[in-house]
Amino acid sequence: MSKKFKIPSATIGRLSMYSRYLKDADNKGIVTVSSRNIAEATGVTPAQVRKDLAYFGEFGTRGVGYNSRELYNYIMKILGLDRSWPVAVIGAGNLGRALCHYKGFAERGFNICCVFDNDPNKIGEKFADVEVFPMSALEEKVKVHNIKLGIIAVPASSAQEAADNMIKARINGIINFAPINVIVNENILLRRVDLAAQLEYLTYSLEDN
Amino acid sequence: MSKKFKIPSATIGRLSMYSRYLKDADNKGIVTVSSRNIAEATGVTPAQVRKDLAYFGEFGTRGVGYNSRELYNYIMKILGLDRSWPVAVIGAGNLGRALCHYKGFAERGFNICCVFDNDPNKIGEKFADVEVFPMSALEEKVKVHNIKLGIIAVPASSAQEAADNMIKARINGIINFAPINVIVNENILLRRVDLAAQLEYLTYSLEDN
DNA sequence: CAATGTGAAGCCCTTCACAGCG
DNA sequence: CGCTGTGAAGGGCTTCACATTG
Repeated sequence: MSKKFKIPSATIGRLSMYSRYLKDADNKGIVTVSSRNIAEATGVTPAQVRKDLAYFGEFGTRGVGYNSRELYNYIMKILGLDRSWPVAVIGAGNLGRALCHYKGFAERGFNICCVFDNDPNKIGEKFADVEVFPMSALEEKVKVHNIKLGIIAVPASSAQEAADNMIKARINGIINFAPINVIVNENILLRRVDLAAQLEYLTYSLEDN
Repeated sequence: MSKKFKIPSATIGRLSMYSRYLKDADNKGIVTVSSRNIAEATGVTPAQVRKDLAYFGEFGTRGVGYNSRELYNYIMKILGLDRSWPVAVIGAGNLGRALCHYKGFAERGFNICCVFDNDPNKIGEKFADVEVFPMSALEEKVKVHNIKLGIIAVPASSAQEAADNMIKARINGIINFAPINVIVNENILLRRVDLAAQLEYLTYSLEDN
């Protein structure tokens, strides 16, 4: 049952891209797509597409391809996106605000339902219908909304504390936007998104070439 | 001279983490650090740290370790961060605004110097000293500020156009925040940052485990 | 016959283990 | 003696090539 027979994490990222293309194709009335179609739209190879899908089952018809809508539904199910997920954001700064307004989350079923901050001046503010609460309210809100996912949008100096608080409140999947290595127990899922490091990859490549 | 004797892109991301730790260590007066110190602070293995550094030279002293400040300077040089980089943002929505306010860029030498948007209502607005210009001004601003880096912060439907415009203006390193595969000529550096996909990796892992 | 599904090959990155050196 | 630097081993992901099947 458990999915722990080793699926590359890169595969999961690609499934996300495939699903967007499939939704688009379905919306355009394209009933059947081939691995080549998917590959060209998402910038990977056809073999990669088939391999990725094969981890989860046989979704296609040989000689034909895949049914856009069906494959879309399968992938969304695989990704756990056949339902909506409430999300907590820690940090009511500019990044926290932008995340609350970001439409790309709602499109995929992520519902940022509260923001938390220690700054008394920010408590009660609203970012696109999302209210800012004091950190002390985290545990209760997590329970009430059954929140499993959290986003760290505080400076590096407070990131570990933010993570600790989320874990204490029983959040078990965390995205960390702070440029620091946050340490968590191994049963907690943690992903780091380092915005500056993305630009640094570009400057590294542009330098002296 | 060219760095094209294959350095893993993951190495570049780790160098970024190492450099932050080294700066911190240096600020705390720690003169010498070992690969183990760096590894523990950044969540990798000591062997990985040494291997990463070995791609670029011999920076340490056997039996001792690395000089924090020197290694920091070496890495910043490798990453091209021994100078400041002007950056253009396309899209004056919430994401564009947040990126302009994000302090993590300035800390690493990235200076967002203008934002571009087609919405007449937004032209002339200011996001933390960064002025919003019409898209038509892109080419001139790129020339004046010698901008090499751009960030796509528009919806998926306009992302390809934004990329094309940047390339026409001679920007050659692009970060794409839109959840779509933008196609560019192979001499253009492109990195995709998919915020929703990060959360999706978590939901995938939380599902059914 | 066309496109999927898949073992095998290939490649790239990480880890290991130890030689090298201050 | 301790920690770096590194060839070799290992592991995991991608690509290949073709058997399979509707």
